[in-house]
Amino acid sequence: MEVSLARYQSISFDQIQNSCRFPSSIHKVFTAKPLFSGFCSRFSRRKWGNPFDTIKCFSLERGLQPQRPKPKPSRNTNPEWKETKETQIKTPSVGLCSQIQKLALCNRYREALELFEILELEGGFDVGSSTYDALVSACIGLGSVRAVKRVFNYMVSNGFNPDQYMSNRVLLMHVKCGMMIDARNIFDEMPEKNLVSWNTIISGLVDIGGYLEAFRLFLLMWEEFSDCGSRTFATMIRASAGLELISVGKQLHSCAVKTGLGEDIFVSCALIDMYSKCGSIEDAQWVFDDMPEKNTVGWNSIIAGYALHGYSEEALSMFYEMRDSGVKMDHFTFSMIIRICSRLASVEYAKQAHAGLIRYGFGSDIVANTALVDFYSKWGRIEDAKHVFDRMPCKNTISWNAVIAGYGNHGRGAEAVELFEQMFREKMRPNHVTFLAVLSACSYSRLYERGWEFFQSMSRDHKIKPRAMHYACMIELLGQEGLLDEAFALIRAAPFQPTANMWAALLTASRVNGNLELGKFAAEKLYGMEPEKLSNYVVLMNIYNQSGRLKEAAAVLQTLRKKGLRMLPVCSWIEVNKRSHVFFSGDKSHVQTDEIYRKVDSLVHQISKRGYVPEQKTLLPDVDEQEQRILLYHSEKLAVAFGLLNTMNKSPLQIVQTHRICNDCHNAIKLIALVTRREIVVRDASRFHHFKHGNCSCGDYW
DNA sequence: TTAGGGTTAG
Repeated sequence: MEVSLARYQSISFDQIQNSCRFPSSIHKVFTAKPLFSGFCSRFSRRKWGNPFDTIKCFSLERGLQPQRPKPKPSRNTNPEWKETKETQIKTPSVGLCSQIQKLALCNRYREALELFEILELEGGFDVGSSTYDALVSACIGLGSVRAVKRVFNYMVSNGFNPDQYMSNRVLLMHVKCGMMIDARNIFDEMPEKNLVSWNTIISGLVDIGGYLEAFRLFLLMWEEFSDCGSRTFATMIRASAGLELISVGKQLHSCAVKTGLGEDIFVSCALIDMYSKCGSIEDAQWVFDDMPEKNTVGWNSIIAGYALHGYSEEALSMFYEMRDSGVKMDHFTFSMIIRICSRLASVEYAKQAHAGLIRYGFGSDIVANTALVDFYSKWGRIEDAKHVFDRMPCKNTISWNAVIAGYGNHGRGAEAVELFEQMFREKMRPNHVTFLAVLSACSYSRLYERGWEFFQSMSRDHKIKPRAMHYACMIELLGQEGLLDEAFALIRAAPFQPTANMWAALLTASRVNGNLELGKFAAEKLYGMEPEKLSNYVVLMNIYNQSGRLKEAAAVLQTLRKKGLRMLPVCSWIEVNKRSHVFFSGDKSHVQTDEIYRKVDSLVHQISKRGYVPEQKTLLPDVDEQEQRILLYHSEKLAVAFGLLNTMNKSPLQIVQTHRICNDCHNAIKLIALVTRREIVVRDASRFHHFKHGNCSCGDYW
């Protein structure tokens, strides 16, 4: 029985599983024994099913019954192609055409299109496939929708009758310039489609996130050709990564292996990416280890995988392995490494990556430079971040977002707002992240009116719907002005169910403004939404304690213990002389422990003269004396003391920590920055604190 | 014959 997908539109899932059979050629491929033992052992635990059953059923489950396109007559039926101008075709200007071709070959696309304007003005030339091919390259190179429209319009109005090759090129031109509706029309109207046509349209769909439609077309393609190459596999594996469906990715993997493409370099790279994006870094590593020849993309993919899973150290060590293996590093590699350094606060490695970026000729890469802007601003060097930003030859919305967020995080809200406005003057379109950056900047710098103005303009002028994080920023902004009723009203007015972030922002606002009733209300909401999150219990307990309701506080503590929730050890780290030094609270494992503790004591003594009094209150009511003492030696204080002991230069000390900074440490570090005249940057679990001249960029609101 | 595939930044 041949497969006819239309038959399955009204039958059940089980029926499909029982009756679906592929044409013999496909069947043979799918039922063949695994080709090599490594793969077999890896997957032997799972049922060795028909790879396409899963994909097909998965599509059908979502109501994606594949429908064949209507049969086409052999001639080109595209109505636009048929609109041939009834004019006499003139002889092409040979010199002009060859000039356009040469310019396109040298990637001088803009000039090629400028010459094309002469043809457009005169009209009526049949310039031939070679010139059209060059113009297609120019449009793709520039990614210009306007250019595509001009070229396509010229082709249609001058009666160009494309062959299979040129039809595919025209299709690709639309796909690469993001004109997917036009591309789809061209594809549907194509009289003859070959594997390249199918791959082109499917890849375009995957690019824009149309994964389900890509799978639908993939099934139709398979039905037509009973075959597909490594390109198709790579694209469909990318689609399964987009859907985060590891089961579908594994079926494609098995299928690729059975068709002899298991070790194909493109398939392997796509698999590494898919496995890591679907949460299995072990499988990604296995595919990587099995690559007969590891190329740049393979290395980049596995490094990205480790970075994605938060294994930054492992990612860095893979990077050094890559460098030692002699494989060429590219702008992807450097962009990732800079981002990893930014997360680890690893200054030395970031400097090396910055130097490598320039040495290898990627100094003007937009992604790497944006990562650098982010890195320098997180390192406390906002002027350096601005310097990199200003020197970027081209900038996109993401680059602007990075620099605006940088200024905002440093408490320089007015400059962030100025950059935001400059962005408009330079005709750059903001997105939801831009608004998050500017709202957050307004909130840090207490620019209440500007923040409110921007929040309102989001949907009114820019058609960007505020998300939960935008609401959380506004709640914070209102909280800083003491406008708790307005903050609560904003939560109630949100057109969606309030999220934990929004309640957390209201809780902070209530705590800072001393409104225990509202705080309790928000904390209880949080407690209900995230019952496994320990910090919510602690906050609620703290609120009960503060309002003198000790019985309720004790009940919360009991629930916490019954659930077996325990404090995870928190730590802070700082990089000095190319080495990261990690500290836990009360930690005495460091070789310089005695010196560090003496330094903390001396710093505490110094800042006591400026009014510092160690906090006696703790979050947990039954905390003992020893734990109370640990407060004096919290991990961030140890990291600061270590940094001051071991660095002489004026660079900011950069400390990263796994937890939120406590009130006591915040007060202490603020004064330490004042008495030592050093800038200290602390990135805690929720925000960025830039301590300078006895102040903090957060304005003591966190 | 040509053409179509995989990895980065906020």
